[in-house]
Amino acid sequence: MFEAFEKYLRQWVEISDEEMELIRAASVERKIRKWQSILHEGEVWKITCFITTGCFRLYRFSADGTDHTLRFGVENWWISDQESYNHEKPSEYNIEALAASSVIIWTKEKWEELKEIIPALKLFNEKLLARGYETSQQRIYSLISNSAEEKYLEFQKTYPKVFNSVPLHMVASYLGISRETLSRIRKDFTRRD
Amino acid sequence: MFEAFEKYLRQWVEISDEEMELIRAASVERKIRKWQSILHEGEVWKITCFITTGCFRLYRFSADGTDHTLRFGVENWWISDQESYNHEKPSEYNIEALAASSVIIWTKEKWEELKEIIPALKLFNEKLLARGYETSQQRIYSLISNSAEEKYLEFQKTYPKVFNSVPLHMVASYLGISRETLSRIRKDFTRRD
DNA sequence: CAGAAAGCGTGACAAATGTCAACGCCATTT
DNA sequence: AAATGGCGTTGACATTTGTCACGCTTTCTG
Repeated sequence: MFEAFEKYLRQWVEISDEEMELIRAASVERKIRKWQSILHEGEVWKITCFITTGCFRLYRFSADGTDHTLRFGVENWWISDQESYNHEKPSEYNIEALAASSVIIWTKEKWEELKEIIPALKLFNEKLLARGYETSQQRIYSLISNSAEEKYLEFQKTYPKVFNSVPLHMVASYLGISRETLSRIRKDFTRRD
Repeated sequence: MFEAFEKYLRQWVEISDEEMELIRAASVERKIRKWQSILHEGEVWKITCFITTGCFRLYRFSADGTDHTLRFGVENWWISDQESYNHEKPSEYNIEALAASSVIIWTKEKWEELKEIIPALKLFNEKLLARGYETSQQRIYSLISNSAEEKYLEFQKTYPKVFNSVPLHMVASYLGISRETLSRIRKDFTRRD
């Protein structure tokens, strides 16, 4: 399981075998059952978590009790609540597994230490954050400029893997539209093929 | 003008006088006229830019020719296209001054060099990016979960300074609603006071 | 295996929001 | 002072999207 992570990480930065061994030694592998939550609203997110298999979502409840999906995570992605992690404050979000999953985990303490010891890992972390920021920008642009149908098509095209592995009503909550609207858009679209 | 920046930066990290002098020596102060563009679609964003006075917006045209405001920048904020800066690729955005403004500018080359020389500046830059990411998350949540009226109220409350210094139709394009809808929401709201 | 729950689709209707056109106000220009 | 153009407002109407209700199918779960 760690091998997949090694391969992933080395696509981003150069890491020596010794360094990789340090990273491995500090990690813990864990299986997560379907529907299991790994972050509950009110808790502080104190780990760094890499998904080797399976699927997660980060979501939040609004005042009226409906839930809104901020982000999905699938194979070879990371899942976290950065705000809670950075400021060590209670999270307003929840993270749950949408399928039986495997993750690699580092405690915040160890991960921060590894970043100090291994410059390449720090660099990687910076690249990851930068990419996350860019992705957010693109999503914001999509949300303010696209119709429901356009958002649907773009999501399907940009994240086909995610699209095919999560329930439709969660995609709807990710796009900020109702599940019925999404269902109808999809019908129109498949009929046109 | 640089004094204001000094004060701002020292609220975030500790910088010695010598270090600050290095930062100052590498900087250029510039006045920007109202409506002047400092980034045009297709150009690469190669500077780091701090706003001392005035107001800017980052926007983009969609296929139908309408423009969408990604972000505003006012006093003591930064304005940039991170994606273009990071990857040195042609920007899809424009940045224009909404009022006569003053900025402090560093070339990418010098800014990157300063970050290497001054650890505190690198740390500051990381904090800034982290905060930007968190802000994006919150905006995404707002966009997928709030009605037009809620988005309006939240924006007004969170960024009163911005709200009061930019044209209404740009606020509308920032919130992803039409200017007419924004105008009506505002009317309803002021009548209730 | 049976019952329950979740997921998805769909019709009818309601509500929110967008579009188009016209108008007035105000700042700036001529 | 008149003309202009940008900005915001407003009415009428169209379109999009949401809500509610229901039913069918699949997937859990005891």
